[in-house]
Amino acid sequence: MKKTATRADVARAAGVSVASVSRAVNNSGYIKKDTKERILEIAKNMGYNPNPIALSLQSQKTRQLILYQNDIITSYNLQFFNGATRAAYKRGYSIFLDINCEFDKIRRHLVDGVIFSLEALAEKYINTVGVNYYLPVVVTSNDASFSFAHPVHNVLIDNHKVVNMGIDYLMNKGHRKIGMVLQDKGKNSEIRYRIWKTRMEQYKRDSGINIDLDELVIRAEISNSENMHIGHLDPTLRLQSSDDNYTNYASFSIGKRAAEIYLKSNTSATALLCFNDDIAYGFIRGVEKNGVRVPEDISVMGIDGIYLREWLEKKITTVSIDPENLGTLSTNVMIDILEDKNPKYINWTSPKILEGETVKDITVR
Amino acid sequence: MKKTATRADVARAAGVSVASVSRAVNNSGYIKKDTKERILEIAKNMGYNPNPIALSLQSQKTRQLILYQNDIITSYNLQFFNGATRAAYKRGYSIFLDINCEFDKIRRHLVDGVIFSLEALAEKYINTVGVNYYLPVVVTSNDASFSFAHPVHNVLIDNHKVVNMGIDYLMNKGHRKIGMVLQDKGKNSEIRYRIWKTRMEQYKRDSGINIDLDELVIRAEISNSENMHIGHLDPTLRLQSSDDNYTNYASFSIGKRAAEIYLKSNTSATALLCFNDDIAYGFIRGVEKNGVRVPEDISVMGIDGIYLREWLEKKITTVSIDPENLGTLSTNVMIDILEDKNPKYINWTSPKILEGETVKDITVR
DNA sequence: CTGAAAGCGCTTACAG
DNA sequence: CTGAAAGCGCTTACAG
Repeated sequence: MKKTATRADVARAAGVSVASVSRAVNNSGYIKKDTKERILEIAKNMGYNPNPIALSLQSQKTRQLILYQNDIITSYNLQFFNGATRAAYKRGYSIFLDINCEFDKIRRHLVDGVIFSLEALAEKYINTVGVNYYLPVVVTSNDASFSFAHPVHNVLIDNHKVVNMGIDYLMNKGHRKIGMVLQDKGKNSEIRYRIWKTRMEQYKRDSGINIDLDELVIRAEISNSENMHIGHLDPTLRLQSSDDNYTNYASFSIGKRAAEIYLKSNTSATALLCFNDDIAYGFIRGVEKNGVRVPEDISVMGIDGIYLREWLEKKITTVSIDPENLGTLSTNVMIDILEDKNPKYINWTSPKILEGETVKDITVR
Repeated sequence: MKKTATRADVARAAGVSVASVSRAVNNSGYIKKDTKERILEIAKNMGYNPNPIALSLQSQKTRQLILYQNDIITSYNLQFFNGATRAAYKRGYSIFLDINCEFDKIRRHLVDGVIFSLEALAEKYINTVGVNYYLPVVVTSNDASFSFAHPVHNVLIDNHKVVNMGIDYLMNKGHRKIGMVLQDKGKNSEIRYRIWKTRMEQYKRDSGINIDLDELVIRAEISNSENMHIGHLDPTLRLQSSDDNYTNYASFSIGKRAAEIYLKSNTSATALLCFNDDIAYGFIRGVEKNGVRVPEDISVMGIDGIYLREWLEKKITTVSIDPENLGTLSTNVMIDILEDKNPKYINWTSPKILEGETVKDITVR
């Protein structure tokens, strides 16, 4: 490996001081036009390249960020990362992905800021390494209360809108017995469940119709070994680094399990809002293998808006929170912090409906 | 943001020199046990963390790598990246993904080495920025001749084995009229096509059966606008940075287009080996929407071994080149270079068959 | 065992 | 307009 020229080499070759080389290269301060051009010419011929590490040491900036996510395979995480890395790139930054979430290691990393695509990970970070390590933090959160508890910048998923928008859509299509498919445990599951419940109870009161809400909910869980690779569902689960298999899309499995439960149940639901699109697809696959047709026999709606919906067997109808956009936004907020542009602490995002082929219109005309 | 303590602050607080602090922190050189412990205690209380940038400037190492790929969405790229980032992490390195492949920017990046998951990108780099910028390069290549033309480390996909293994598998299942589905242009398409052709001509000679080979090949292409986001098929196509849509899985589209061509054709093929799994799935989707059943009416085999085959409607039978493993290997070769472990220049990999549900056994018993 | 000093490659006030 | 010098935060041969 050829040793690269330094500013001292250039200065020597040009017979000037290193300061002048700096001024020429950076086009800063006063410098005679002739000498500047001569220096640049010589620098070019020597293949001189300013050492980025030295620049960073000087500026105390690396223009590098770190993103913590438990994987890069699940749709939400992949799309979040895609948005984040593109946004960073556009503004001259780079992003690392730390899939293992070993926060301690951040002390060895050359980064200016930390991004989380999930508040549970952020919480853990803030309460451990973050206690005495001071880097700006941006977190995409499902939980508005998180932003009160922690003095970090937030990009917020408006779950109230998400769930209600989904229910509205289904109501408009004539559905009344609208159930949910949830992962059994998980804070974010509970957040969406409570919003659903509040809304459905309201509907019961307003309409005077007696509905047994419990009977509309399907809660599924997968075994621990299946769950091994999906810390994003429960970040307290340390991701096992089995060498051979990172392909376990946990949400699909949860959806399949939910399908089994559905098939054995007597639920009167005509439509099911699933916690996310991946779960919804697992569910669809599961019930269709057993002869139940979607949407003819049961309408299914997802949440997220994953890329794959364009490519899977049936395009899902979903409430899109646009994970790619969440990644983009989080990164831009981070960079705004770093560049003293004073971004807002709370940045709400809005979901929107993406129509597909999985909801049947049962309105009576 | 609280200013973090430096080694000078610690030295002052402890009443020693900065050199002693270094020795204590790094556990190097001679230092009295007592003073060492006292220094470490004080450092800890001050929340001292060695500045990683300064360490890098000193060592001229960043433990950071850059990976060039045209996207993170296509299965091959996603899995390659997944393997690469995990491998790097395990050895204490980090990887950037540069999706835009603007090679010039590498001069500003804090990286020790460069990885390519596609030789065409590497070729472009080597002939431009690489000419006078000296960083070690590792490339995963489809083309053995690439390794002779360029003095860089290679991880090689053994396409000879890949294609012949696929044909062998299909022959074993009784197929003789074995065709291919290819993207119309593309160097790697041609590589696999030629191997297929050689093999099939050999079979014609050996068996004495007269087969019209041309009639077995389907070549599909998609329009330029569709192709916009998939520079990986042709790296000379600059990736457009449209803001709203990175979801275009080009290979799916090519497969769909191939399905249209297939439906209009009179090919006598009983089995088709597709350039990759994504194309194969697009093809399957395309023909099945038109009432052709896979594998009952036509057997389909892919190449790659994508994660999604576990989750798509039908598990594909494929020749796995294990993209995740290619990412892992490339990264380990890179790190071996950096750590003077003298890895081999040519690192062959072996494909293996993954059975699925898309090939029909038509042997006569 | 410990400290003063030079060095990693750069920038930027300060003098001239 | 230009250079010598101090500084970014660290390491490490060299004296003592």
